[in-house]
Amino acid sequence: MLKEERQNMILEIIADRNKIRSAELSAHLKVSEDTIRRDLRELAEGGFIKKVHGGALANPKTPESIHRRGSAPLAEMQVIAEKVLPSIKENQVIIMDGGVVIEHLVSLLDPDISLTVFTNSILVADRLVDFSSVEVYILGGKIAGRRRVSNGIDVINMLQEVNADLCIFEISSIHADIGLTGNNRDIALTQKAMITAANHSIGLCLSERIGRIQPFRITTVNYLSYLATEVPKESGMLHSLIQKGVHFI
Amino acid sequence: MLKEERQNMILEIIADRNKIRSAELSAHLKVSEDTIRRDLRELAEGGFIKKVHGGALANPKTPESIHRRGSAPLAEMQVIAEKVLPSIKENQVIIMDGGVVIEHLVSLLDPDISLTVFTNSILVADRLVDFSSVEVYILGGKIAGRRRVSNGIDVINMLQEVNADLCIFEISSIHADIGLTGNNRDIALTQKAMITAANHSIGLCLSERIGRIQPFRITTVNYLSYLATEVPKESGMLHSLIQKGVHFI
DNA sequence: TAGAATACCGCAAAAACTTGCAGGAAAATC
DNA sequence: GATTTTCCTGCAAGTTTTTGCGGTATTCTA
Repeated sequence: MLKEERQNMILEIIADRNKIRSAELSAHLKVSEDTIRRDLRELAEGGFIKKVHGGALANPKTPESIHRRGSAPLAEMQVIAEKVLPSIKENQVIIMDGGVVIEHLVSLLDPDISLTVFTNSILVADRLVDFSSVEVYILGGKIAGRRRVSNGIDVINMLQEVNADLCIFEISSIHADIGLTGNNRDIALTQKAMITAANHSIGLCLSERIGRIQPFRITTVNYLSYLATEVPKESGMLHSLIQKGVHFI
Repeated sequence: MLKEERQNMILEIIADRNKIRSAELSAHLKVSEDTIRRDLRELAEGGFIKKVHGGALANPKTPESIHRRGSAPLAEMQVIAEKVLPSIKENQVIIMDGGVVIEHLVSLLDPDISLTVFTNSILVADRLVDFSSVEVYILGGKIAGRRRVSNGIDVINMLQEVNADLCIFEISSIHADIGLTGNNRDIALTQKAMITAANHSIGLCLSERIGRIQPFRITTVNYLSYLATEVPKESGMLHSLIQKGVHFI
């Protein structure tokens, strides 16, 4: 296993669990603790995690530091959220995934808007409850990790009975030929069910995730009504997606 | 447990309750009082808390504006939560309702306890996710008002497939002859389903709610395994309940 | 003011960390 | 394709951190 690969795995584990001990990583990744410590030190020097005696913690400042990027991703998320905002119209029934961009999107909503929202995110639900004209349904199921979203069969069951106008979700990886993919089977199946239960779907996607392929398939790109990303439509990296007929907001 | 992790927990507890004694922290976090004192000293040096003889206080100059939960738990709630705490045992499957007392109960749990919890409360779920050995399932459904619990048919459906050891819930009203009642039909039906889905049930009940009758029946008192209230068992107001065979913690 | 609770200090053991080094793998260069 | 250079990894020795405990000092409370 390559060093970079290993360090990315460490980052993902920490992003999911918020903390990790060096000994656990050593056992899990099958390298010596010395190597783990060196990795942690490098990652900490890059500002991606906080190294502590015995292991490491997630960085308090950059919550979504799964992907190694120097610049703060906040600006990009802001751009995406603002692009999607006009698509949310009065009296719609909307399925919402969790994630930082969607949480931000919720905070931009008109406080008096009237909606029905199904969400698997505790944080999104928690925020939406305070909107007086929004009916909030939480999708039941097992809550996985730090993202605080429910996944799996219970969510899928509950979605069987839903016919929504719109599904808004965050894309983990998208590739013009392979389609949407994720690195967790339950989450992938859940997202698929969410997309299926709505007439239209908008995928929110940081540009760094475009072109990436992960193990678990969700759907092909033609099931996506619109894709929202922070780079302009004319950008070269979107070319292959446009050829496949993907629409952009 | 990592040192920084422990210190973060201390900070959370202090943010929640405004004060804490070293002995309590020592018992709760399973480290010696010396270690707690060292932690408190470090946190105080960093300006995060104020260390005092016997424990620590929240920092006076940082008015905790971020935390929604301002109100310290009332003394009665504290008493009830402490009474119920020993009933929660390792590896149980527990159904938990929402409510202030139950939220407080969760904060008293051993951070390393291993449990499976089904809850309809967003706030309870949110807190439990941080316990590394607790599997959390959120019961899906429509979220009602500011209590942030889901109710209704979806919750009941999901509970059909659950066989729990214990159900912990907050009693709205209890009367020796009429039984448990509530003032909302959906909530009443939901609580009934929760009690039914567990082998044993513990009702948490502020004494002011004893003897009260509300419109919607939940069950009779004999479906209740134990009742926890802040008044001592010998108190006269519990007499009629004891006659009906209700057990007290 | 006495007794109890709490805090501090120093010590020792265990765990974790750092550093230098050497063998081997990967990349670059010729 | 061969050789050089750089990088990566595990090991061992020495250092630092963390923690609990016993003993003593300080503070609180009745």
